[in-house]
Amino acid sequence: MSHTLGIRQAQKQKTRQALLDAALGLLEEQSLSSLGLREVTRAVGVAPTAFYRHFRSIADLGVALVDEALGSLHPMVRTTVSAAGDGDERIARAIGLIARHVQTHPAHVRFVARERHGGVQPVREAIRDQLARFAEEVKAELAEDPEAAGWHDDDLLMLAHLYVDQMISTASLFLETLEAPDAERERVTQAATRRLRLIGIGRLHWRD
Amino acid sequence: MSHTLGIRQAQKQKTRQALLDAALGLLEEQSLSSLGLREVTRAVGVAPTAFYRHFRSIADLGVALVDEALGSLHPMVRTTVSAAGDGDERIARAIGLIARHVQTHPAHVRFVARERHGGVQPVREAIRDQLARFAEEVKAELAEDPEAAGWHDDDLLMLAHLYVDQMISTASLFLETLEAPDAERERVTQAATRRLRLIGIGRLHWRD
DNA sequence: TGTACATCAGTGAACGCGCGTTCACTGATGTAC
DNA sequence: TGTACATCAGTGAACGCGCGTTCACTGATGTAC
Repeated sequence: MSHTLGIRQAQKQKTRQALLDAALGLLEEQSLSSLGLREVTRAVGVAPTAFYRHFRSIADLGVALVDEALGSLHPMVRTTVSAAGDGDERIARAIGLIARHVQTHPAHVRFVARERHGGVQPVREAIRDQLARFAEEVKAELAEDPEAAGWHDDDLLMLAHLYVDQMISTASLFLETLEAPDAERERVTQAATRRLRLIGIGRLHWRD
Repeated sequence: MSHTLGIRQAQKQKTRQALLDAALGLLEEQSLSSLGLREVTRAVGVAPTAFYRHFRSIADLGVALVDEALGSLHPMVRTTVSAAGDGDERIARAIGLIARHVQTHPAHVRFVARERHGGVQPVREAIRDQLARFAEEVKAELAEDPEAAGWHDDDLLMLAHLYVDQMISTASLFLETLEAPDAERERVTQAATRRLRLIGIGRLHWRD
């Protein structure tokens, strides 16, 4: 038995989403800690006071943006990391995923990269928690791998964090090539591939 | 023949430095893009208009902070990377250097981590340029190493960037342990050591 | 189905406040003779 | 060394403006009967 939202609830959701979208747009050229509530409502076309029907503060909206940006990414990461294939295939697939995600969601990627170390504590914490979840998930996938035999849990988690860091670093590099010619993107792809390859080699020879 | 600064010049320098110091302090809890000119002058105890005698804008002050934070670090990095010793000794020395630098200059480190992807373009560019210089310097040191025989220039630069990224990532982790018990710092040291060790192993077996 | 009342998303006026920037200024420091 | 003028770091008043937040409100939607 499916439940349709009432007209009122549906309209409220729509306004809330419009606020999130507008904020994300405005954040391409500034940080969350300088984003104004009136700026956001003006961009949406509602009264400033309407903001409070949806969020307590800009920081609160920021935390919602973190969920939007990273929350839905977990299944994608899991399947990408766990998929079969030899090392180079998996590397190419992971980098392809990142490149595509940056193309389709540049503002979300920029937001996370910017606010990860930004000036708004609750948002930093929300991002840190999400990234820790990614690392745990990557670790779980790595543990499935026969190559993981004999690895300590600590070392697997260290490796998982290293991979997560690389993903973000790579996404950030792709971001800078958004308006550049294809050749630039190709260079980033090459550099990221070699980084992951080197880490993979380190992994193969770890403790032997 | 040494040249003493005139009284006027000396006082001007002092005020300029006070503005930089005050800004750095205020930036512990916010981003550059929300830092106010009046906020900075108030913290120093000068009139708002005095600001313009030293900087065109807050962005301009930010670029000066980048130079202060990273400019003097080049010699330290060079000597640390080039110093003798086996792999583990060099890793321990590099991580010790980072830990000490974070302890003595936490605000500078936070500033760079925060504004590297922050909302102020000229500052982002200044940081990117400094980090590229570090990568070039690390690459030059790596090239001296006998292990570098047979490496392509591209691959050396990739490796250098990987090391620079690791330094920043490690510094950022140490930053979060500033008010934590020693055990936390020890955990970060361990994790960073293992990361560098894994990269070192990857380097040893690169293309063989 | 129709009616009477409750809910609540969004409004619009008002507030006090701090902002960045301008301008003419002051008075200590620097310089030319 | 002393004097007369130039420089210029820092001042303080003034400006127009946008900010976050409060409040009582409106009117469409929801609900009970």
